[in-house]
Amino acid sequence: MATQRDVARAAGVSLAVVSAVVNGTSHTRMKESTRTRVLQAMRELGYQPNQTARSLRLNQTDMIAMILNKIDNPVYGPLRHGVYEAAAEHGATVLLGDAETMRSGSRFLTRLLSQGTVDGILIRGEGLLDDDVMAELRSHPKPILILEHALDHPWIDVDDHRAGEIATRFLANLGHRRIVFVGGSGYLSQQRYLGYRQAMEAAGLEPAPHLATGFGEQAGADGLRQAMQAPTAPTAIVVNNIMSAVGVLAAARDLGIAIPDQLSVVGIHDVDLMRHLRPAVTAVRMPMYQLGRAGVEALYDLIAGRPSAGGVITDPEPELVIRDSATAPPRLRD
Amino acid sequence: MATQRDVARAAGVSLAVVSAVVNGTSHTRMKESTRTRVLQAMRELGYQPNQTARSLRLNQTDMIAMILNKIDNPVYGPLRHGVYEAAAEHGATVLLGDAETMRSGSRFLTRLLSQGTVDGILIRGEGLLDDDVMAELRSHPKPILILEHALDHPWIDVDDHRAGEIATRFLANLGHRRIVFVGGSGYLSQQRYLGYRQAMEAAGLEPAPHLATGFGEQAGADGLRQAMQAPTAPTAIVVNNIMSAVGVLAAARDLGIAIPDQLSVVGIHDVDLMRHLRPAVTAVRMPMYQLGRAGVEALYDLIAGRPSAGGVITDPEPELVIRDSATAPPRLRD
DNA sequence: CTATGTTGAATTAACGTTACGTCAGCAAGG
DNA sequence: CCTTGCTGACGTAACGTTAATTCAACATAG
Repeated sequence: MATQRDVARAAGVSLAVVSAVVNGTSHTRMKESTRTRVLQAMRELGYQPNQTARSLRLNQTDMIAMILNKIDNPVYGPLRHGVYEAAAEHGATVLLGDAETMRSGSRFLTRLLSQGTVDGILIRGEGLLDDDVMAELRSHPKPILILEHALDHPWIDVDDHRAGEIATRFLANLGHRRIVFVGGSGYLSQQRYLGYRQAMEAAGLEPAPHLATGFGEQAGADGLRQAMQAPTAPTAIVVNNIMSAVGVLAAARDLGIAIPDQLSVVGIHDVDLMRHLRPAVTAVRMPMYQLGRAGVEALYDLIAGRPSAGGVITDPEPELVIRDSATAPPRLRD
Repeated sequence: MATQRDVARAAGVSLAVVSAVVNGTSHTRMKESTRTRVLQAMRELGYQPNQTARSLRLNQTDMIAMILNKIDNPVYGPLRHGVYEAAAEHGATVLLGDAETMRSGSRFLTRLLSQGTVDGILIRGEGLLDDDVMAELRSHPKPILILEHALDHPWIDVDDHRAGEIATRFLANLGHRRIVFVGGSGYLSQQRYLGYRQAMEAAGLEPAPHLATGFGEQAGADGLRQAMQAPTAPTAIVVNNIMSAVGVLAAARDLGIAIPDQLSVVGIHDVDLMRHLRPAVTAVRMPMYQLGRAGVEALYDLIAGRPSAGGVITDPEPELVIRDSATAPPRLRD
């Protein structure tokens, strides 16, 4: 590959001029004709700047890392989109990693920790990283931003509390009185559960205990089965994790429970898949795309040493997307 | 951050010795006591090697890029896994990009093209990259491996033809005579359709034309509706793309068609979601994890200048996962 | 006619690493 | 006693880029 030195030789100028042409530097001036000659030589030689040399010289790689706890979760699609887009606007590329593969001593982690690989790190799923890994990350000289509630780090997140509240209030307004909260574990679902409690109390209803069965399809199925074993079965469910809604639908079918006629379901988070399930699932859409964008902006604030605007994203708010899985409870429809 | 120079000073040795300790080089020898002293100094100073400088010196970044056409497609989960794992075994990290964001002039593409960013590139979804982008990629000095059938590039792929055949033969063996192939577009679905044709002809059945409605949930729904408009409705469907199966199930429900009683469905590719749909979807599992691993191995063959073992992966073969969406046709069950 | 500025460049010192070449000191062999 | 070989290191030139510094040539002002 051609280097700046080759271009300089071909154009009959010095290295400095080529560098100035490449970067549009104002410090080193030149005649327009010289610039043209250099550009011409660059084209002829097929010159491509060497990013590595640039990074070494500038101590900046124009690359940020994003670590997700469960990279396959479709709710992260828009998040990834927002991050990639905002990163591109900062002239940066994204190195994506899965928390599951980030065990201590893993290649990905070593790579992040060795200085000079990335300019900053975004993490979603801090709780899933073990303490060793977090300790190593903390010692990293480059800024780290957590994409969820965090205690001792700059963070930014969507409003999980409000999402739980919105889903629950919707069901309460439909006339449901026995509403349960199903699935989840960890800080995020705790926040959503608190939102659920708040809405229940505001409606003068008795909150049920958190049926924390975990994440994913199976968690939804397990949660529904548990809920149905109660002395008085619920007429509505708030599902902590949207993929758990798939499991709730499956378990309901297996148990002969008709949705929404016998049981209403509202999921937290929304993905395209929900439109295509039968019944289509009513869900609370979270501004994940905006979280991605805002996360990158906040990270670049940290990189630049500016004060970073973290906290809960309240604009836009979580938004209820009404489909077919929730309706008024049976007794009100008789 | 501490550099090798700092470590050398602290340990009272030269730069060369520190480098030798870091890399375990045999060229520069040293006493064990010296080695220990250097390691000690490294620990005390918190030395982390600078990957950028290393890359510049060695002209090798230990980073490979993977470009996927539809990064959100869950069938790519195991592929990604295989790639990340095999890459880690080669001491490399993966830079993941979406073909959709790879328009000409995009940041990600520029980054790949500027020399020195990655040691090689894996691409799945070549057809989705426009000609400009492919031309630019072709001019890249580092090797490129296509993870699907390709004409003028080294490639490796799973056996799509065989998958179409397996799905179709299974339905024919159940006794179905009117089987249609739904969804898809492009080379991959063409291969699967040819497998379908072969199985139909082997069973003495008349192949139906390819109902190419595209990818994803909606494509499945559209395909089913089209198929049902035929003078004699099919009793079974082979769905080109597994996510289209979701759409087929939804459209069937909307049209009042019972699955599997009135219509059997088999999808190509398999994802965990299929277990959790009702009915659970019978599908042909493709060795995507192995494709990922084999792809990385083949890419590293190219990087090392060795002849690369490309072509169709026949071990393991596509495997039928029987669930609840396919059964014998109605007339055979009467 | 000299001092001062401006234009348009060239030279060069880093950035942190790796690997080639060199070399002092010492032991053993002839 | 000289030669050879081995051990244990050191010095240094790159890798390709950027930016600070320097500088020649010429124009303009006093």
